[in-house]
Amino acid sequence: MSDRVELSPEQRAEVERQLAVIRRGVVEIVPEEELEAKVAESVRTGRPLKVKLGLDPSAPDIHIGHTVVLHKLRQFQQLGHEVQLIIGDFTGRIGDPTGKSETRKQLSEEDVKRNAETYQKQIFKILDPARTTIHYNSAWLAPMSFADVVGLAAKMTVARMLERDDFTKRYQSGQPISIHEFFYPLMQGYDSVALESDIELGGTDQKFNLLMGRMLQKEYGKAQQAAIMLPLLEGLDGVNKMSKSLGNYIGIDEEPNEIYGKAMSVPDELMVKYYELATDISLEELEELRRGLKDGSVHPRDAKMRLARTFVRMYHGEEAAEAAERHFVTVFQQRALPDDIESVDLRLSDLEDGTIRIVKLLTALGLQQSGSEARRSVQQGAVRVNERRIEDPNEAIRPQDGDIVQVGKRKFAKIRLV
RNA sequence: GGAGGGCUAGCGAAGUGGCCAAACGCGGCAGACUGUAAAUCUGCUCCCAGUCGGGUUCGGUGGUUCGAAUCCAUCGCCCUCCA
Repeated sequence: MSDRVELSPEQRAEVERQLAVIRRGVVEIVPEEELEAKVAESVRTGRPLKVKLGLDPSAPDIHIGHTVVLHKLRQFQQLGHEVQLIIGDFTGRIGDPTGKSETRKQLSEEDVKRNAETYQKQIFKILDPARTTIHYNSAWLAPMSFADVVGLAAKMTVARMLERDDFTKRYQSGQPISIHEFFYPLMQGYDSVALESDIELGGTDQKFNLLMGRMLQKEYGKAQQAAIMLPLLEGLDGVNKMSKSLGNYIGIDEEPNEIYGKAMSVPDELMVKYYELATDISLEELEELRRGLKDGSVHPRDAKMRLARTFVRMYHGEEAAEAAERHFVTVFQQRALPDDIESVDLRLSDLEDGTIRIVKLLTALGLQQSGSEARRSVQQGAVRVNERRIEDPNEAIRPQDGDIVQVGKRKFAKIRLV
């Protein structure tokens, strides 16, 4: 790149600094040299780079898995660049592209709006609003005529489309692929054309779509974006990628105790990856931790507790983090009762002569869904009243105000007679 | 337009007239253990029921039969192949 020679030594150092930050945790950059040139150009001219991220408006609950990309965006912002968030409202209104047979839910305009607001509230726990612009892709996709659409489609071939991994798999295994699904990559790619993005971020599974943006930008005579791919974070099961539908996620909007507890159920092997991709701890701290775990000087449990604390701290603050840890220690390590047990109303009319059978009590308090379930729990020794284990499902209890009823390790209720 | 395959509990998947509330796996819940809601092991996992027993399930409806998830008819939905 000839423009390199124009950089002063300070500027060159700045470029190197930025690249070091950008590369951290990244799986792949395509193409690497172009990204370097873009950063160099930005440093030389002082023009911030436009970094794009597309969001699907159908599932507004952000979880730790999503934050991998968000943290990277945050780093770009700290380097002085700008983030373009695209709410895929147009895409969302047409329907879900994934081949799963689920009936596709079409989102109304209000749905999209509501989801987008929820999104923003959560996203700005990580991103800097001052360096973020939000775009709705219906702004440029909705006005396109059929001729425009055909023109867009003409820039792609079926063969190339089928190169995409999941299309290949589905095609070979005889799974259906609707024509309109071919349009999703095109639409996402066209977003980059419309916004003239310099860089687009995504998980490794987004490679095809990110490259589509590059290709279309070229076709439309624009500068081509660089694509940065980040690893996918496995969920709590340690196998599948974190996703809401699989239920193996930690939502950043969840209650502190919930976040803490879920973090504690992260498989040991994944701990470091979680630290690396989803927390804001420094690279030095990360290295230290890695070493400690390896040579045995750091106890895995302590490392995991710190991870849990870090998550709660990032989304609820230091105080909440400490409270969540105390809660966890008393309830799960010491098997003691937590100090914040919820009071549940028990109607006197449910009692007979002041007593109620344990099975009925559990369902009346909402601790169990059905009588059968309650019966099972009792038989398995999971039920305690005022810390006394109940073993007979037919045992009659004489409930008093303030009695503590417990099922398993996680469900508690304090009786309030009404 | 033609030919064929399928629809079973939260999911995947066996079962093709009674021994089927329905194998098995996953998931979920509980217990034990512990370093944690990790790992491992064990049990439970349709509903009602003072534990006997009863009720409702196998895409929908209607039949055949002493008896149907299993057979027949019909409707719906999904998929594949040929054109």
